Amino acid sequence: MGTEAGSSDFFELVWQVVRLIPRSRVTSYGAVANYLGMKRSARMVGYAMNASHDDPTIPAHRVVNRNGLLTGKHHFGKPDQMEKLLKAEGIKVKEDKIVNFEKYFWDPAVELKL
DNA sequence: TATTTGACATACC
DNA sequence: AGGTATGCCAAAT
Repeated sequence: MGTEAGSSDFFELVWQVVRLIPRSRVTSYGAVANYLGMKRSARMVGYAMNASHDDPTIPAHRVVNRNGLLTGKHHFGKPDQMEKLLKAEGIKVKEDKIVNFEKYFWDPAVELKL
């Protein structure tokens, strides 16, 4: 096998959780980080998302910041792409922010509670 | 090996 | 209400 580092386990771990996000649901970077036991590494979750381009099966549009704000929309092909995807799932977005965020919020630490 | 970066979060002004 | 500052921690350079 090549010496390629492949994807660090950390990224894959984040991706796995994000992949488990049900449709019409959203979560926050901190929630995922918290579930992984790295509550202080919320930034790393976003970082992992940036690398998610290697895996299109990751619904990165379902991951937003704690305010339900589409902070990462600029990282999609088009800034409107993220909003579009969320709206396609029945999630309303107002001013780049998810409406009723708490209602759509999906916390892995609760839903996947071990 | 050291420095910079960053799709966050929290605190402060 | 909105901008600035700091902490956090791993990846990228």
